[in-house]
Amino acid sequence: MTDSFSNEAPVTTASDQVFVNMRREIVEGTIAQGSKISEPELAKRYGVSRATLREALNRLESCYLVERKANVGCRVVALTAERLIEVYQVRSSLEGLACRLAADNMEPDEIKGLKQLLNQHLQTQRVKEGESYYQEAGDLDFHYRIIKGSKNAHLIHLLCNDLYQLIRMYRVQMGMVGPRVSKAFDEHLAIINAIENHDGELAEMLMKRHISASQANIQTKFDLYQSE
Amino acid sequence: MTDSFSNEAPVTTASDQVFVNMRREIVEGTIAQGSKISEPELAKRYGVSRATLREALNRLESCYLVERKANVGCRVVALTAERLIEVYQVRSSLEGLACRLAADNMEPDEIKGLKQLLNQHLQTQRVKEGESYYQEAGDLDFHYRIIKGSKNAHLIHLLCNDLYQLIRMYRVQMGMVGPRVSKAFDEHLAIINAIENHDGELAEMLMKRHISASQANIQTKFDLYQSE
DNA sequence: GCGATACGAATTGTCGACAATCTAAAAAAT
DNA sequence: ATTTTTTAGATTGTCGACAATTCGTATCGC
Repeated sequence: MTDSFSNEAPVTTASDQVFVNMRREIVEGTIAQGSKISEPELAKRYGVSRATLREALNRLESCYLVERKANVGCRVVALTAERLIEVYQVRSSLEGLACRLAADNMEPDEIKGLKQLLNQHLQTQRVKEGESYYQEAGDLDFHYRIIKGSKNAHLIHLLCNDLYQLIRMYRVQMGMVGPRVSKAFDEHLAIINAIENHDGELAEMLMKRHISASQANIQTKFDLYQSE
Repeated sequence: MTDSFSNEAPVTTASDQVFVNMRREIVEGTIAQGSKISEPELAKRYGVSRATLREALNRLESCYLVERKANVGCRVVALTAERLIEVYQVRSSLEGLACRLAADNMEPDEIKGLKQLLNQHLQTQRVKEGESYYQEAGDLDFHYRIIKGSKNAHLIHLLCNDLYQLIRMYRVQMGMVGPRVSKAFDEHLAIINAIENHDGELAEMLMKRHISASQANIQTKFDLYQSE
């Protein structure tokens, strides 16, 4: 999947490229969750020096994809049920806030664009039932636009740059593809309406509920995999 | 001020020391807000190589104390009124969540310790009216304990390791010393009672209100300095 | 046989130097 | 005089090598 929803500055430096590549591989599971990261090995694999790789590792740590211990090393984050709950508690709170702020701060044309996205989303869903690609990207885009609509730079950074990669990692590796689409569509619609009416309180509540439903959905898959 | 409220792993490596030192200097204003950071200069000043210093800079960026642009460099974060609002919106949301969780998850002895802290806080306040040191540290300790009481590791990290340094930076550099003590005391007491009664909803609301009051207080000072 | 200790290989932390990029002052052109 | 181009300086990004620490293994003692 191409990072069409890019928020970050264009990739220029070598450590940037390594960072973006490793991030994708971790999120998609190419680099296994919980696995230890060998600096010399990965440096060779990406064709850069260890200094460059370490720079990338630092950035990955900032967005919670790897954990580091002094004099011991790095490991990829482990996807546990406990952490899923913790992360979603935080996400629910922050994205609820973002949605409330968006109800006050989103421009009319931004709201209009959001509605168009949802329509487009609906049609795509009708045409290609099984196709999960667009669904995932579309859902992400929806959330991203609302978050940015909050106009709170700190909040945007926290959610889009840091937290969302970890959330994607759970969704991708739990195989969250294509389910819950019709239901999610209705929920998205209700949220847009609340934003359009500048009803921040309702928008926040709906978003929190929407995210809770998403969490419950992932949790189900999780328990499934766990009991195997 | 000694970091008695330490959450982080003990300082072992050289870049750790530089990180902790720079963090203190930035928070206290020894390194001016908004100022550009020269890597060669600071490396010499701390007696370490640039690689070590850059490691520390990365960590400082993670807790929002410096901002970095590729091929340009680092500058210390600038304390603007807009950012204050943004940060406090996030803080209010997250610490409200923490307080709600704490109402469910804090152990009886933790609650007991919190009450003792508050009593101690009250006495210290009576004895030394002008003394701001204990007040600041005490308030911090109060909030830290509740956050940890949430038992949500991700939330704890987000607040204690990342966000709080920036919040302290505003408080210290805006000269938030010793005001609002008696009022804050009552608010703290009400929060503890709600937690003790396991009333998460009320605890969250009270904490959010408490933080809003704190924000308004800082904002006042800010507008004062701004209009000079 | 079991535990503690000592050793060695491997990994991480740190350093100094070189290459790529940006910034700002000086020179050239209109 | 103003704008553009050039150029020199400084700063950041990257590299390979060395030092310090950790971890697994083997040896020693009981």
